[in-house]
Amino acid sequence: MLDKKYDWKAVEGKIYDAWEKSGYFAPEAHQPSADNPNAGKPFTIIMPPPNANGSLHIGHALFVATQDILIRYKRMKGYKALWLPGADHAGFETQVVYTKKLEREGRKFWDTPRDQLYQEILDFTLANKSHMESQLRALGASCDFSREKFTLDEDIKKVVYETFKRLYDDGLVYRGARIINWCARHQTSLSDLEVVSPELDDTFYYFKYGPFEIATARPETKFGDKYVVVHPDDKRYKDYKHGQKFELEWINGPITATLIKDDSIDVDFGTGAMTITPWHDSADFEIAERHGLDKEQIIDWQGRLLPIAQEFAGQHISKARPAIVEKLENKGLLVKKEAYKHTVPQCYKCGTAIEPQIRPQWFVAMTKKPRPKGARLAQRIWAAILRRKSLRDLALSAVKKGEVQFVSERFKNEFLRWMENLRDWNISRQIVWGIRIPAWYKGEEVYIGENSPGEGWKQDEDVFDTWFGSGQWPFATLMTTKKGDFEEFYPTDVMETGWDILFFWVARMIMLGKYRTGKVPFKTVYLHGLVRDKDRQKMSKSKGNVIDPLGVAEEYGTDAVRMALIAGNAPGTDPVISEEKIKGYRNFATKIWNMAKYVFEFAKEEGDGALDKKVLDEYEKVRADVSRYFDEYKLHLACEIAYHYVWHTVADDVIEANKRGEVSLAMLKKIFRGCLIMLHPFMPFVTEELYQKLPFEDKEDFLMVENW
RNA sequence: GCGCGUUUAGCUCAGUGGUAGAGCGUCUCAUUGACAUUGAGAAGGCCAGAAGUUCAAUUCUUCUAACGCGCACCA
Repeated sequence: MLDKKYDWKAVEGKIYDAWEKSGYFAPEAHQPSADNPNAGKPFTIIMPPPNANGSLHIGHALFVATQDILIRYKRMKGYKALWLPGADHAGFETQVVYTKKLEREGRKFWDTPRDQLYQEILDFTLANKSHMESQLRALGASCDFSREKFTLDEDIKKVVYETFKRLYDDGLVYRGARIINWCARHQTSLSDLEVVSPELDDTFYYFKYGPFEIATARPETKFGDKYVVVHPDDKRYKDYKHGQKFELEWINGPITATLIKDDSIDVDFGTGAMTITPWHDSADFEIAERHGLDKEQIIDWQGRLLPIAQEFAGQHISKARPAIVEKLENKGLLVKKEAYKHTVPQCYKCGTAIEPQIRPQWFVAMTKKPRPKGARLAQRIWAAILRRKSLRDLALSAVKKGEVQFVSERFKNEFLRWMENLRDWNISRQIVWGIRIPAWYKGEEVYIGENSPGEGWKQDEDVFDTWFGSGQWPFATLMTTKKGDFEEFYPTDVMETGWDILFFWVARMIMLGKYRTGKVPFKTVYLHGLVRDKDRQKMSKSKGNVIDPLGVAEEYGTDAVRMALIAGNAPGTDPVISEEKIKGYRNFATKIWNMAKYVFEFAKEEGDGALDKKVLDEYEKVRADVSRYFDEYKLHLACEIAYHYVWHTVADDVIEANKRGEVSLAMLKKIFRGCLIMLHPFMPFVTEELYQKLPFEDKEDFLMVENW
C-alpha cells in the first residue's frame, strides 16, 4: 500500500543515499544489456564548477536540473554517462567576497600578510565547497563525486603550469609593459571582459594648446601631454610638419610640444587635433608606440596625481579636475565646454572608474602564430597538429567547421563576431587568491616553472586570471581523475552553461582545449540565460525577489522545482520561474502518486481491453517524440510533452477507459511504467520512489538504470 | 555607430506553413468512488503593424514601430 500522499521530505534524502551507495553515478558502474546499441559509448558532461564563495542560487539549480536531466536520459539509454562535478576557487570574485566579509568584521584586507590571507580564504572556500556539495545532492544531481575536482587541486595546478610553459615556449604568452585596465579600489588589473562601459553624461572641454585647439573629457590627465596629433590629410593643419616643435603656455607654465601626424585621427571629431596621454589611454599608447614617443605616468595606483602635476600632486583625480579646469580658464586657455555623452569604463564589480595604466603583465597572444623554441622546437608532431595557427584561429576554424555546435544557433554568430575582434588577454592579477604565476626573474632573465630555479630568483607576485585556469577545465579535470579518463571521455559531449560567460569561459576553453589537446573540449555548447521572476525581473537580494532553490525544494519537493525550471523555458532565453509555477508541478507529483495508487490498488482487472492497441500506439509515439526532443536538446519540449501526456492522456483518458473496462490492467501497468521512465530524468525522486515500491515485473534495482 | 533578440490568453512564457498551448489568475459545477496539493467544464487571443511568397502565413521573406541586450580606442 502506498501512503496517502507523496511525502518528499521523507523520500528524497533516502532515495539519494541509495543512489549514491549503488555507485551508479560512476560511468563504469552501470552495465546495460549487451544488445543495447549504446553500451560502452561514453557520454560526458563536465559540470561548470560553481564559485565556492557562497551558496547555490536558482541559477545553479537551473544548470543542475538541465545537466542532470541530460545525464539521466543518456544513462537510461545505456551510455557510459559521466557527469564530473567540481568547484571553482573563483579568484577575484572570491577575494572581493572575502574582503567584504573582513570589512564586516572590522578588519582590513591588506593589513593581513599574504600567506595568511591565502590560508584564510582557502578555509573559507573549502567550507563553502563542502556546503555546495550537499546542496548538489539535495537537488538530485547524479554526478560522480568520486571524480570531483577543485580548481586549486595540486594536480590541476600542474596542468595549468604546463599549459603556461608551453604557451611561453611557443611564444604565445609574453610579458610586456602594456596598457591594462586598472581598478584603483581593488588594486588589480582586469581583462577587457571585466570592464563595463555604461554611457554617462559628462563635459567635453576645448582648450587652447598653442596654435591648436584641442578637446578632452579628461583635463586631469593633460599635465604630461607634449604631443599634438593630427591626421596627415587634414587640410587645416597642412602647414605643420610631422615632428615640428613649438612653444606654448600650458597648465603649469610654458612647455615645448611636438606635432605628430597619424592616420588614426578622426578629422571630423572635435577639432581634429588632440594631445595624447600614452600612459593612461590605450589609443594614445598605440600612437606613442608607432612613433616612438615618450610615455609618462600622471596618475598613481590609487588614482591620485603624481608630482608632475606640481600644485595638484597628491589630489585624487576626481577632485583635481574642476580645479584644473578653473586654472586653465583663469589663464584664458579654456575655449568652451560642451555637454557630452560618452561611455566610461568601470570595474564590473564595484563600478569604480577604470584607469588605464602601463604595467608589466603577462598577456596571452590571441592572433600571433606559435613560434616553437627550445625543447618545443623538437616536438614536430605537435607543431603539425597546431598547423601554426594562432589561438584565435584554432577556435574560429573549430567553430566554423562545426566541430563545436551551439544551442541555440544564434550564439554561434555572436561567438564568431567576438572572436574576430579579439585583443590580447591580460592574465596577470594583483590579488592573492589564485594560482601564482610560475614565472621567475633574475635581472633580465625569465624562467618559467613551478619551482625556483635557484638562488637569487624572485617569483612573479601576481596570480593568474581565474579564467586562464578554468579555461583548461575540461582537459585538466579528465587528465587528473582516473587513469584512462582523458582518453575515454575527452572530447566531452556537452558544455551547458550561461550565455553570460560565453566569452569569459567557453571561448577560452575552446582556444586552450584546441591548443593543448588538438581537439575541441566539447562537441555541443548548450547555453541558458539568467533566471528571472514572474515579472521578468532579475533576482536580487535588494529587490527581495530571490528564490532560494533549496528552500522551495524543501517546501514543494525537488522534482517540482526542477520541472518549473525546465518547462516552458527554451534554451538561450532567460528562464522565468515563480513559486506559483513550482506549486503547479508539485500538484503534478501528487497526481503521479495518485495514478500509481489507482493502477496498483484500484484498477479494474476485467474488461475486453478494446482500446489497448490504440493506447499502446499513442504511448509509443509520445515516447519517440520525447526521445527526439531530448536528442535535439529541446528539454523544455520533451518535458511538456511528457507532462501533458501523463496528465491529460494517461490520467484523464486511459485510466477512465480502464474504469469502463476498455483498457486492460496489463496495458495500464505497462503504460504507467513507461510514464515513470519518461518522467524520471525530470522528476527523479517521485518516480524512483514509486518504482521501488511498486511490484513491477523484471525490475532493475533502480529506475535510474532502467532501460529507456 | 555596428550587430542581435523580443513582441502570442489578464500576468509570465512555450509552440506551429493548414480549427492556437502551459503555469498562475477568473467563472460554473462536482465532495464518503485513485487524486480537494482534486475532477469536469467555461470564458478569454484578427499570435505588434504593413507588404510579399503560397492553394493556405501567427509560423517563411522584407520593411516599420516599441522594448531589451551585446560589441566598439572616437580624444
